[in-house]
Amino acid sequence: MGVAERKEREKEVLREQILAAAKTLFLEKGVEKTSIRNIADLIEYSPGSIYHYFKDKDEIFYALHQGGFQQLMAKMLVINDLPNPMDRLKAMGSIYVHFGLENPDMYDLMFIKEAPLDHVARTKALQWNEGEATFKFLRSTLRECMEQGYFQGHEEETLSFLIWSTVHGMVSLQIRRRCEVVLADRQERIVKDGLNEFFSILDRQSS
Amino acid sequence: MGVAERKEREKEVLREQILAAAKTLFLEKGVEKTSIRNIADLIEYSPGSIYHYFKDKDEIFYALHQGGFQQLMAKMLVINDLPNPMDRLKAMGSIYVHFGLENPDMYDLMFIKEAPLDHVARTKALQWNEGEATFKFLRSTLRECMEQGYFQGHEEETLSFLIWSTVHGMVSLQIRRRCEVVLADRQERIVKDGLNEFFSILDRQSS
DNA sequence: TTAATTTTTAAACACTGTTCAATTACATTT
DNA sequence: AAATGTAATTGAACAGTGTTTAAAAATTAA
Repeated sequence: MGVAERKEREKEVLREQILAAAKTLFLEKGVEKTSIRNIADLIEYSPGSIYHYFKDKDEIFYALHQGGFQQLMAKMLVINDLPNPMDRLKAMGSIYVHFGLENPDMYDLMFIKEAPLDHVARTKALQWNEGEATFKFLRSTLRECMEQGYFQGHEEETLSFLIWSTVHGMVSLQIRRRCEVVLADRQERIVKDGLNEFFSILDRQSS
Repeated sequence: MGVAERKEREKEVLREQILAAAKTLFLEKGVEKTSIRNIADLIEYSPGSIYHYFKDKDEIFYALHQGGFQQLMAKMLVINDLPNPMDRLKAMGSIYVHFGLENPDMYDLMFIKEAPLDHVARTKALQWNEGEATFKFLRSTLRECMEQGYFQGHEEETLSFLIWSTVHGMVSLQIRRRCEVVLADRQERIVKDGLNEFFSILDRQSS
Protein backbone atom coordinates (compact mmCIF):
# COMPACT_ATOMS: atom_id res chain seq x y z
CA MET A 1 0.00 0.00 0.00
CA GLY A 2 1.87 3.01 -1.34
CA VAL A 3 -0.18 5.58 0.50
CA ALA A 4 2.82 6.82 2.46
CA GLU A 5 4.72 7.22 -0.78
CA ARG A 6 1.84 9.09 -2.37
CA LYS A 7 1.62 11.49 0.58
CA GLU A 8 5.36 11.95 0.35
CA ARG A 9 4.99 12.88 -3.30
CA GLU A 10 2.12 15.25 -2.54
CA LYS A 11 4.20 16.93 0.12
CA GLU A 12 7.02 17.32 -2.36
CA VAL A 13 4.61 18.87 -4.87
CA LEU A 14 3.55 21.55 -2.40
CA ARG A 15 7.16 22.17 -1.46
CA GLU A 16 7.90 22.82 -5.12
CA GLN A 17 4.85 25.07 -5.36
CA ILE A 18 6.12 27.16 -2.48
CA LEU A 19 9.54 27.42 -4.10
CA ALA A 20 8.05 28.35 -7.46
CA ALA A 21 5.93 31.07 -5.88
CA ALA A 22 8.91 32.31 -3.87
CA LYS A 23 11.04 32.43 -7.02
CA THR A 24 8.40 34.35 -8.97
CA LEU A 25 8.05 36.99 -6.28
CA PHE A 26 11.77 37.12 -5.56
CA LEU A 27 12.68 37.73 -9.22
CA GLU A 28 10.08 40.51 -9.26
CA LYS A 29 10.94 42.26 -6.04
CA GLY A 30 14.07 40.76 -4.47
CA VAL A 31 14.52 38.83 -1.24
CA GLU A 32 13.73 41.51 1.30
CA LYS A 33 10.47 42.55 -0.26
CA THR A 34 9.20 39.01 -0.70
CA SER A 35 7.32 38.07 2.45
CA ILE A 36 6.06 34.73 3.70
CA ARG A 37 2.54 36.17 3.46
CA ASN A 38 3.13 37.10 -0.19
CA ILE A 39 4.18 33.55 -0.98
CA ALA A 40 1.25 32.10 0.97
CA ASP A 41 -1.20 34.38 -0.86
CA LEU A 42 0.12 33.28 -4.24
CA ILE A 43 -0.36 29.57 -3.57
CA GLU A 44 -3.60 30.24 -1.64
CA TYR A 45 -2.46 28.77 1.66
CA SER A 46 -2.18 30.36 5.07
CA PRO A 47 1.18 31.84 6.10
CA GLY A 48 1.62 29.34 8.92
CA SER A 49 1.42 26.31 6.65
CA ILE A 50 4.67 27.26 4.93
CA TYR A 51 6.49 26.45 8.14
CA HIS A 52 5.55 22.78 7.72
CA TYR A 53 7.67 22.68 4.59
CA PHE A 54 10.49 25.07 5.44
CA LYS A 55 12.12 25.82 8.77
CA ASP A 56 12.28 29.55 8.10
CA LYS A 57 12.61 32.14 5.36
CA ASP A 58 16.36 31.58 5.03
CA GLU A 59 15.77 27.93 4.16
CA ILE A 60 13.48 28.93 1.29
CA PHE A 61 16.08 31.26 -0.14
CA TYR A 62 18.82 28.73 0.44
CA ALA A 63 16.82 26.30 -1.73
CA LEU A 64 16.36 28.99 -4.39
CA HIS A 65 20.05 29.83 -4.48
CA GLN A 66 20.79 26.14 -5.09
CA GLY A 67 18.79 26.42 -8.30
CA GLY A 68 20.95 29.38 -9.25
CA PHE A 69 24.11 27.32 -8.88
CA GLN A 70 22.65 24.59 -11.05
CA GLN A 71 21.89 27.22 -13.71
CA LEU A 72 25.41 28.64 -13.53
CA MET A 73 27.04 25.21 -13.52
CA ALA A 74 25.04 24.14 -16.57
CA LYS A 75 26.31 27.20 -18.45
CA MET A 76 29.86 26.52 -17.29
CA LEU A 77 29.93 22.92 -18.53
CA VAL A 78 29.90 23.95 -22.19
CA ILE A 79 33.50 25.19 -21.85
CA ASN A 80 34.66 21.56 -21.83
CA ASP A 81 34.49 21.79 -25.61
CA LEU A 82 37.45 24.15 -25.61
CA PRO A 83 40.77 22.30 -25.77
CA ASN A 84 42.95 25.20 -24.60
CA PRO A 85 42.76 25.69 -20.79
CA MET A 86 43.44 29.42 -21.12
CA ASP A 87 40.44 29.71 -23.43
CA ARG A 88 38.41 27.78 -20.88
CA LEU A 89 39.54 30.05 -18.07
CA LYS A 90 38.53 33.15 -19.99
CA ALA A 91 35.25 31.58 -21.08
CA MET A 92 34.49 30.83 -17.43
CA GLY A 93 35.02 34.49 -16.62
CA SER A 94 32.72 35.60 -19.42
CA ILE A 95 30.01 33.15 -18.43
CA TYR A 96 30.26 34.16 -14.77
CA VAL A 97 30.01 37.86 -15.53
CA HIS A 98 27.18 37.43 -18.03
CA PHE A 99 25.25 35.28 -15.60
CA GLY A 100 25.60 37.93 -12.94
CA LEU A 101 24.51 40.80 -15.17
CA GLU A 102 21.59 38.90 -16.67
CA ASN A 103 20.34 37.47 -13.38
CA PRO A 104 21.23 40.19 -10.89
CA ASP A 105 18.79 39.09 -8.20
CA MET A 106 19.90 35.47 -8.37
CA TYR A 107 23.56 36.53 -8.35
CA ASP A 108 22.81 38.72 -5.38
CA LEU A 109 21.38 35.76 -3.52
CA MET A 110 24.25 33.46 -4.46
CA PHE A 111 27.23 35.70 -3.78
CA ILE A 112 26.18 38.79 -1.83
CA LYS A 113 23.15 38.25 0.41
CA GLU A 114 23.70 36.68 3.80
CA ALA A 115 20.43 34.70 3.86
CA PRO A 116 21.72 31.47 2.27
CA LEU A 117 24.88 31.39 4.40
CA ASP A 118 22.92 32.11 7.55
CA HIS A 119 21.05 28.92 6.80
CA VAL A 120 24.26 27.03 6.06
CA ALA A 121 25.75 28.17 9.35
CA ARG A 122 22.71 26.98 11.30
CA THR A 123 22.38 23.52 9.76
CA LYS A 124 25.27 21.85 7.96
CA ALA A 125 28.64 22.09 9.65
CA LEU A 126 29.95 25.08 7.72
CA GLN A 127 29.62 23.37 4.34
CA TRP A 128 28.62 25.49 1.38
CA ASN A 129 28.67 22.73 -1.22
CA GLU A 130 27.25 24.88 -3.99
CA GLY A 131 29.98 27.49 -3.80
CA GLU A 132 32.69 24.94 -3.20
CA ALA A 133 31.88 23.00 -6.38
CA THR A 134 32.10 26.15 -8.48
CA PHE A 135 35.38 27.16 -6.89
CA LYS A 136 36.89 23.70 -7.48
CA PHE A 137 35.93 23.99 -11.11
CA LEU A 138 37.89 27.24 -11.35
CA ARG A 139 40.86 25.71 -9.52
CA SER A 140 41.12 22.70 -11.80
CA THR A 141 40.97 24.90 -14.90
CA LEU A 142 43.65 27.16 -13.50
CA ARG A 143 45.83 24.15 -12.64
CA GLU A 144 45.76 23.11 -16.28
CA CYS A 145 46.80 26.61 -17.30
CA MET A 146 49.72 26.44 -14.90
CA GLU A 147 50.75 23.06 -16.27
CA GLN A 148 51.00 24.74 -19.67
CA GLY A 149 53.40 27.32 -18.29
CA TYR A 150 51.03 30.12 -17.34
CA PHE A 151 51.10 31.89 -13.96
CA GLN A 152 54.53 30.62 -12.92
CA GLY A 153 55.50 31.53 -9.40
CA HIS A 154 51.88 31.78 -8.35
CA GLU A 155 50.00 29.60 -5.92
CA GLU A 156 46.96 27.86 -7.34
CA GLU A 157 44.45 28.39 -4.54
CA THR A 158 45.38 32.00 -3.90
CA LEU A 159 45.32 32.91 -7.57
CA SER A 160 41.95 31.19 -7.97
CA PHE A 161 40.61 33.36 -5.19
CA LEU A 162 42.11 36.45 -6.80
CA ILE A 163 40.49 35.67 -10.16
CA TRP A 164 37.14 34.94 -8.53
CA SER A 165 37.44 38.21 -6.61
CA THR A 166 38.10 40.20 -9.77
CA VAL A 167 35.02 39.02 -11.63
CA HIS A 168 32.89 39.09 -8.50
CA GLY A 169 34.09 42.61 -7.76
CA MET A 170 33.06 43.91 -11.17
CA VAL A 171 29.65 42.24 -11.08
CA SER A 172 28.85 43.21 -7.51
CA LEU A 173 29.91 46.86 -7.93
CA GLN A 174 27.61 47.00 -10.93
CA ILE A 175 24.71 45.17 -9.27
CA ARG A 176 24.89 47.22 -6.10
CA ARG A 177 24.85 50.39 -8.22
CA ARG A 178 28.33 51.71 -7.46
CA CYS A 179 29.05 52.07 -11.19
CA GLU A 180 26.09 54.09 -12.35
CA VAL A 181 27.16 57.03 -10.23
CA VAL A 182 30.93 56.85 -10.61
CA LEU A 183 31.04 55.83 -14.26
CA ALA A 184 27.69 57.19 -15.30
CA ASP A 185 28.31 57.52 -19.02
CA ARG A 186 29.88 54.07 -19.46
CA GLN A 187 27.59 52.32 -17.03
CA GLU A 188 26.50 49.67 -19.50
CA ARG A 189 29.85 48.90 -21.09
CA ILE A 190 32.25 49.20 -18.16
CA VAL A 191 32.02 45.61 -16.93
CA LYS A 192 32.58 44.12 -20.38
CA ASP A 193 35.47 46.53 -21.00
CA GLY A 194 36.92 45.66 -17.61
CA LEU A 195 36.67 41.97 -18.38
CA ASN A 196 38.58 42.44 -21.62
CA GLU A 197 41.35 44.36 -19.85
CA PHE A 198 41.45 41.51 -17.36
CA PHE A 199 41.82 38.95 -20.15
CA SER A 200 44.70 40.86 -21.71
CA ILE A 201 46.49 40.85 -18.36
CA LEU A 202 45.89 37.12 -17.93
CA ASP A 203 47.30 36.44 -21.40
CA ARG A 204 50.53 38.16 -20.45
CA GLN A 205 51.14 35.84 -17.48
CA SER A 206 52.85 33.14 -19.55
CA SER A 207 56.55 33.88 -19.02
CA MET B 1 19.13 88.78 18.41
CA GLY B 2 20.90 85.56 17.49
CA VAL B 3 18.08 83.37 18.66
CA ALA B 4 17.57 81.84 15.24
CA GLU B 5 21.24 80.99 15.11
CA ARG B 6 21.15 79.43 18.56
CA LYS B 7 18.18 77.27 17.62
CA GLU B 8 19.97 76.29 14.48
CA ARG B 9 22.94 75.18 16.57
CA GLU B 10 20.71 73.30 19.00
CA LYS B 11 19.05 71.53 16.13
CA GLU B 12 22.44 70.57 14.78
CA VAL B 13 23.42 69.18 18.19
CA LEU B 14 20.44 66.86 18.28
CA ARG B 15 21.10 65.80 14.70
CA GLU B 16 24.61 64.81 15.75
CA GLN B 17 23.22 62.98 18.76
CA ILE B 18 20.94 60.95 16.53
CA LEU B 19 23.85 60.12 14.23
CA ALA B 20 26.08 59.15 17.15
CA ALA B 21 23.42 56.86 18.57
CA ALA B 22 22.78 55.38 15.13
CA LYS B 23 26.50 54.76 14.65
CA THR B 24 26.86 53.07 18.03
CA LEU B 25 23.98 50.70 17.38
CA PHE B 26 24.94 50.13 13.75
CA LEU B 27 28.53 49.14 14.64
CA GLU B 28 27.09 46.73 17.20
CA LYS B 29 24.37 45.13 15.16
CA GLY B 30 24.53 46.30 11.53
CA VAL B 31 22.09 48.39 9.53
CA GLU B 32 19.13 46.02 9.31
CA LYS B 33 18.97 45.31 13.02
CA THR B 34 19.25 48.96 14.03
CA SER B 35 15.73 50.36 14.20
CA ILE B 36 14.47 53.89 14.48
CA ARG B 37 12.96 52.92 17.83
CA ASN B 38 16.37 51.67 19.03
CA ILE B 39 17.97 54.99 18.14
CA ALA B 40 15.13 56.94 19.75
CA ASP B 41 15.43 54.88 22.95
CA LEU B 42 19.15 55.54 23.18
CA ILE B 43 18.80 59.34 22.99
CA GLU B 44 15.59 59.24 25.07
CA TYR B 45 13.31 60.78 22.45
CA SER B 46 10.19 59.44 20.83
CA PRO B 47 10.59 57.60 17.50
CA GLY B 48 8.58 60.19 15.61
CA SER B 49 10.88 63.06 16.56
CA ILE B 50 13.70 61.58 14.51
CA TYR B 51 11.72 62.38 11.38
CA HIS B 52 12.14 66.09 12.08
CA TYR B 53 15.87 65.68 11.60
CA PHE B 54 16.06 63.01 8.92
CA LYS B 55 13.70 62.31 6.06
CA ASP B 56 13.92 58.54 6.52
CA LYS B 57 16.18 55.74 7.69
CA ASP B 58 18.19 55.78 4.45
CA GLU B 59 19.17 59.39 5.06
CA ILE B 60 20.59 58.48 8.46
CA PHE B 61 22.72 55.73 6.98
CA TYR B 62 23.72 57.91 4.09
CA ALA B 63 25.08 60.41 6.62
CA LEU B 64 26.91 57.62 8.46
CA HIS B 65 28.49 56.29 5.29
CA GLN B 66 29.84 59.79 4.59
CA GLY B 67 31.81 59.53 7.83
CA GLY B 68 33.20 56.23 6.60
CA PHE B 69 34.52 57.88 3.45
CA GLN B 70 36.18 60.58 5.51
CA GLN B 71 37.88 57.89 7.59
CA LEU B 72 39.05 56.02 4.50
CA MET B 73 40.21 59.20 2.77
CA ALA B 74 42.21 60.27 5.82
CA LYS B 75 44.03 56.93 5.79
CA MET B 76 44.63 57.24 2.06
CA LEU B 77 46.24 60.67 2.27
CA VAL B 78 49.37 59.36 4.01
CA ILE B 79 50.46 57.72 0.75
CA ASN B 80 51.40 61.14 -0.58
CA ASP B 81 54.70 60.64 1.27
CA LEU B 82 55.68 57.91 -1.16
CA PRO B 83 57.52 59.31 -4.21
CA ASN B 84 57.03 56.25 -6.44
CA PRO B 85 53.50 56.11 -7.93
CA MET B 86 53.58 52.30 -8.10
CA ASP B 87 54.30 52.21 -4.37
CA ARG B 88 51.41 54.60 -3.87
CA LEU B 89 49.09 52.42 -5.95
CA LYS B 90 49.94 49.34 -3.94
CA ALA B 91 49.70 51.22 -0.66
CA MET B 92 46.23 52.36 -1.66
CA GLY B 93 45.26 48.74 -2.21
CA SER B 94 46.60 47.72 1.19
CA ILE B 95 44.84 50.58 2.96
CA TYR B 96 41.58 49.86 1.18
CA VAL B 97 41.65 46.16 2.05
CA HIS B 98 42.70 46.75 5.64
CA PHE B 99 39.99 49.32 6.10
CA GLY B 100 37.42 46.85 4.82
CA LEU B 101 38.55 44.00 7.02
CA GLU B 102 38.88 46.13 10.14
CA ASN B 103 35.59 47.97 9.65
CA PRO B 104 33.39 45.37 7.98
CA ASP B 105 30.08 47.00 8.88
CA MET B 106 31.18 50.41 7.64
CA TYR B 107 32.62 48.90 4.47
CA ASP B 108 29.37 47.05 3.99
CA LEU B 109 27.48 50.32 4.18
CA MET B 110 29.86 52.14 1.85
CA PHE B 111 30.25 49.58 -0.92
CA ILE B 112 27.67 46.81 -0.59
CA LYS B 113 24.43 47.93 1.06
CA GLU B 114 21.83 49.66 -1.07
CA ALA B 115 20.61 52.06 1.64
CA PRO B 116 23.01 54.97 0.91
CA LEU B 117 22.49 54.79 -2.86
CA ASP B 118 18.74 54.56 -2.45
CA HIS B 119 18.99 57.91 -0.74
CA VAL B 120 21.30 59.29 -3.42
CA ALA B 121 18.85 58.20 -6.10
CA ARG B 122 15.95 59.94 -4.37
CA THR B 123 17.61 63.27 -3.69
CA LYS B 124 20.69 64.42 -5.59
CA ALA B 125 20.61 63.84 -9.32
CA LEU B 126 22.54 60.58 -9.37
CA GLN B 127 25.63 62.08 -7.73
CA TRP B 128 27.56 59.90 -5.31
CA ASN B 129 30.25 62.42 -4.41
CA GLU B 130 31.85 60.26 -1.75
CA GLY B 131 32.51 57.34 -4.05
CA GLU B 132 33.49 59.56 -6.92
CA ALA B 133 36.22 61.33 -4.93
CA THR B 134 37.79 58.03 -3.92
CA PHE B 135 37.66 56.73 -7.47
CA LYS B 136 39.31 59.89 -8.82
CA PHE B 137 42.10 59.45 -6.32
CA LEU B 138 42.75 55.97 -7.70
CA ARG B 139 42.59 57.23 -11.28
CA SER B 140 45.15 60.00 -10.75
CA THR B 141 47.55 57.61 -9.05
CA LEU B 142 47.16 55.12 -11.88
CA ARG B 143 47.75 57.89 -14.44
CA GLU B 144 51.10 58.64 -12.84
CA CYS B 145 52.01 54.96 -13.02
CA MET B 146 51.16 54.93 -16.70
CA GLU B 147 53.29 58.03 -17.28
CA GLN B 148 56.18 56.06 -15.84
CA GLY B 149 55.66 53.29 -18.39
CA TYR B 150 53.40 50.92 -16.49
CA PHE B 151 50.21 49.44 -17.93
CA GLN B 152 50.95 50.32 -21.53
CA GLY B 153 48.12 49.58 -23.93
CA HIS B 154 45.58 49.91 -21.13
CA GLU B 155 42.87 52.50 -20.73
CA GLU B 156 43.04 54.50 -17.52
CA GLU B 157 39.39 54.52 -16.50
CA THR B 158 38.74 50.89 -17.32
CA LEU B 159 41.88 49.71 -15.55
CA SER B 160 40.98 51.81 -12.51
CA PHE B 161 37.64 50.07 -12.40
CA LEU B 162 39.33 46.69 -12.75
CA ILE B 163 41.72 47.39 -9.88
CA TRP B 164 38.90 48.67 -7.69
CA SER B 165 36.89 45.57 -8.54
CA THR B 166 39.74 43.27 -7.55
CA VAL B 167 40.23 44.67 -4.07
CA HIS B 168 36.49 45.13 -3.57
CA GLY B 169 35.90 41.56 -4.69
CA MET B 170 38.32 40.14 -2.14
CA VAL B 171 36.97 42.23 0.72
CA SER B 172 33.32 41.64 -0.08
CA LEU B 173 33.68 37.88 -0.55
CA GLN B 174 35.33 37.80 2.86
CA ILE B 175 32.82 40.10 4.54
CA ARG B 176 29.82 38.30 3.14
CA ARG B 177 31.28 35.00 4.37
CA ARG B 178 31.94 33.31 1.03
CA CYS B 179 35.54 32.57 2.09
CA GLU B 180 35.00 30.86 5.40
CA VAL B 181 33.20 27.99 3.73
CA VAL B 182 35.21 27.65 0.53
CA LEU B 183 38.65 28.36 1.97
CA ALA B 184 37.94 27.33 5.53
CA ASP B 185 41.50 26.64 6.67
CA ARG B 186 43.03 29.80 5.21
CA GLN B 187 40.08 32.02 6.01
CA GLU B 188 42.14 34.58 7.88
CA ARG B 189 45.12 34.81 5.53
CA ILE B 190 43.51 34.44 2.12
CA VAL B 191 42.78 38.12 1.49
CA LYS B 192 46.30 39.23 2.42
CA ASP B 193 47.79 36.44 0.31
CA GLY B 194 45.52 37.38 -2.56
CA LEU B 195 46.58 41.00 -2.28
CA ASN B 196 50.24 40.03 -2.51
CA GLU B 197 49.60 37.92 -5.60
CA PHE B 198 47.81 40.93 -7.05
CA PHE B 199 50.78 43.18 -6.33
CA SER B 200 53.18 40.80 -8.05
CA ILE B 201 50.96 40.83 -11.12
CA LEU B 202 50.81 44.62 -11.09
CA ASP B 203 54.60 44.86 -10.85
CA ARG B 204 54.94 42.80 -14.01
CA GLN B 205 52.85 45.25 -16.07
CA SER B 206 55.78 47.52 -16.89
CA SER B 207 56.87 46.27 -20.32
C1' DT C 1 -0.50 88.24 28.03
C1' DT C 2 -1.65 86.70 23.68
C1' DA C 3 -0.57 84.90 19.20
C1' DA C 4 2.39 82.34 16.25
C1' DT C 5 5.80 79.00 15.50
C1' DT C 6 8.57 75.14 16.37
C1' DT C 7 9.42 70.82 18.67
C1' DT C 8 7.84 66.60 20.70
C1' DT C 9 4.84 63.03 21.54
C1' DA C 10 1.56 59.07 21.51
C1' DA C 11 -1.21 56.60 18.75
C1' DA C 12 -2.23 54.54 14.66
C1' DC C 13 -1.35 52.20 10.01
C1' DA C 14 0.19 48.63 7.42
C1' DC C 15 3.48 45.77 7.35
C1' DT C 16 7.18 41.84 8.86
C1' DG C 17 8.81 36.63 10.56
C1' DT C 18 7.38 33.28 13.55
C1' DT C 19 4.78 30.37 17.00
C1' DC C 20 0.94 27.74 18.59
C1' DA C 21 -3.47 25.96 20.07
C1' DA C 22 -7.40 24.52 17.72
C1' DT C 23 -9.52 22.71 13.76
C1' DT C 24 -9.96 20.01 9.68
C1' DA C 25 -8.75 16.15 6.71
C1' DC C 26 -7.34 11.81 6.02
C1' DA C 27 -5.71 6.77 6.97
C1' DT C 28 -5.78 2.94 9.87
C1' DT C 29 -7.76 -0.05 13.10
C1' DT C 30 -11.55 -1.89 15.56
C1' DA D 1 -19.49 1.87 9.57
C1' DA D 2 -17.56 3.94 13.68
C1' DA D 3 -13.76 5.13 16.44
C1' DT D 4 -9.05 6.22 16.82
C1' DG D 5 -4.68 8.21 15.55
C1' DT D 6 -1.90 11.07 12.70
C1' DA D 7 -0.71 14.60 9.63
C1' DA D 8 -1.93 19.02 7.43
C1' DT D 9 -3.95 23.51 7.81
C1' DT D 10 -5.63 27.45 9.87
C1' DG D 11 -6.33 31.98 12.23
C1' DA D 12 -5.00 34.45 15.84
C1' DA D 13 -1.48 36.23 18.47
C1' DC D 14 3.32 38.06 19.62
C1' DA D 15 6.78 41.18 19.15
C1' DG D 16 8.76 43.69 16.17
C1' DT D 17 9.45 47.12 11.75
C1' DG D 18 9.30 52.19 9.09
C1' DT D 19 6.43 55.91 8.72
C1' DT D 20 2.49 59.36 9.18
C1' DT D 21 -0.31 62.43 11.71
C1' DA D 22 -3.18 64.95 14.84
C1' DA D 23 -2.74 66.73 19.18
C1' DA D 24 0.02 68.61 22.89
C1' DA D 25 3.87 70.91 24.83
C1' DA D 26 7.55 74.22 24.61
C1' DT D 27 9.45 78.20 22.88
C1' DT D 28 9.59 82.74 20.57
C1' DA D 29 7.51 87.07 18.82
C1' DA D 30 4.19 90.66 19.11
